[in-house]
Amino acid sequence: MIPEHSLRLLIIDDHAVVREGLEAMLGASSCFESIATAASTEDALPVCEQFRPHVALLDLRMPESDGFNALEIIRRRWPEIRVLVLSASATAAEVKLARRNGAAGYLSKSADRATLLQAIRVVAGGGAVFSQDSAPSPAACPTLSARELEVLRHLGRGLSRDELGQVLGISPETVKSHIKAIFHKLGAADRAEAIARAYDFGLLSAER
Amino acid sequence: MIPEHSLRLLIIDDHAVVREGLEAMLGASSCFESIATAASTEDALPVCEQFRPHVALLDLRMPESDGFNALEIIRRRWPEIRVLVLSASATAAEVKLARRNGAAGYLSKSADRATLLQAIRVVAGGGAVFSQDSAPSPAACPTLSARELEVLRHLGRGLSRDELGQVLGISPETVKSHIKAIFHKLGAADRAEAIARAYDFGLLSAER
DNA sequence: GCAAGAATCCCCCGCACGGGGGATAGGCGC
DNA sequence: GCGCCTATCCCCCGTGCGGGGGATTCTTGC
Repeated sequence: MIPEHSLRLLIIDDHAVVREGLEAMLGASSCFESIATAASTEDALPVCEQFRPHVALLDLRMPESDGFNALEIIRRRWPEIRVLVLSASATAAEVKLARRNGAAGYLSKSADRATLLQAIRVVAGGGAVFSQDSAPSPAACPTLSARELEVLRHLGRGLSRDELGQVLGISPETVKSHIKAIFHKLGAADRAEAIARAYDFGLLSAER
Repeated sequence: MIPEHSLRLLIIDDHAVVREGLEAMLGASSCFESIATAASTEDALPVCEQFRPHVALLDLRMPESDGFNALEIIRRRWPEIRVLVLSASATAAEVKLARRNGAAGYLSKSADRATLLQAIRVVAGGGAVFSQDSAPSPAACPTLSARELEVLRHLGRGLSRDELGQVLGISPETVKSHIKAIFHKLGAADRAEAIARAYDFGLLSAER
């Protein structure tokens, strides 16, 4: 295990407030060898290459480059970097998806300083931390499969069944099946209601 | 004008990371007499009463209590408190709405430390700061008529043209015309995309 | 007073949509 | 091995959807 005071940490977040804030919080803790920051996925890649962080704090909600995209790229190029996702919300669906995509942990920004430090220590040590605050979703949020979420996102872009089938490389009939399942799980009558409920449940988010 | 070093500041944000981060950033600047924090609207009210901040930094995107709600309550109960809205996104629609509801300023979290400090100084001095980063919405948020917004909301509930006509007491054909106009203004191909874009533009909001 | 926009209503038309009924194959738990 | 879930694919069928044309009133701004 890496000694705590020699940890290299990378903070990836497009909000300067969050970046500087995290830096101030964590830097004062004298736990790290050094801390680097990046405002986007593109900025983060060269930093990963040169700085070789042990742990990367990644904000999922970034404009331009999707956070999940960044997660995938980092996981593939530098499998040794432990990615701790730090997101505004922590719905069951997002936590599950992050976990599947190889994140070492998932923390809500609601987490306090102690929790955050503890989580970084755990993931640096090879462990996993997946907390999900059930606060924002008291009336259980339905769980969509990864495929269904994917279909849902494309529905929000106005794709037809045929277009969706081509994009995903599956038959339009299969797309139809997925959409049917989505309607059933979300209790929606049509695509429009499905999208609306997805936003309400936090399955889709405005800032991305 | 209030001397800079005797400013009392209240930070209202449900994310501990942001709260502590802002506190660390701003506290280190030795510009303030004192800084208080609150994690929700409910928490903020008694603090406003006793602490009497000159400036309140308010996060619009909070679960449970809507940020706009907090803004309205604070403005009514303590009109002397200058509210500086600090939000994840700064779409034209949101900035406009915040301004109308009596905010003294609106900043994106993407703003750096210097901008933030400057903004606090300005609003504390009685000025207004309304920046909207055109990054997330380069093509200004389209303006829907009241009727169109109403139709849009009902679309999100899965209503058909006929049902919508009955609810609004107009002909299904008229509903169709409104929907057509909505698609055109939002650049949407179908209802699903219209709903998604409406959420992205902040015309509809998840936490309401 | 006139142009502009909003809100209301009407026509035709093609097709994508969504509901109903299925089937088959793979993975995971126990 | 058996059940459960997921992902994949297929059929039929009615109709609501959205694109393309219009039209009329009324307010609002200059």
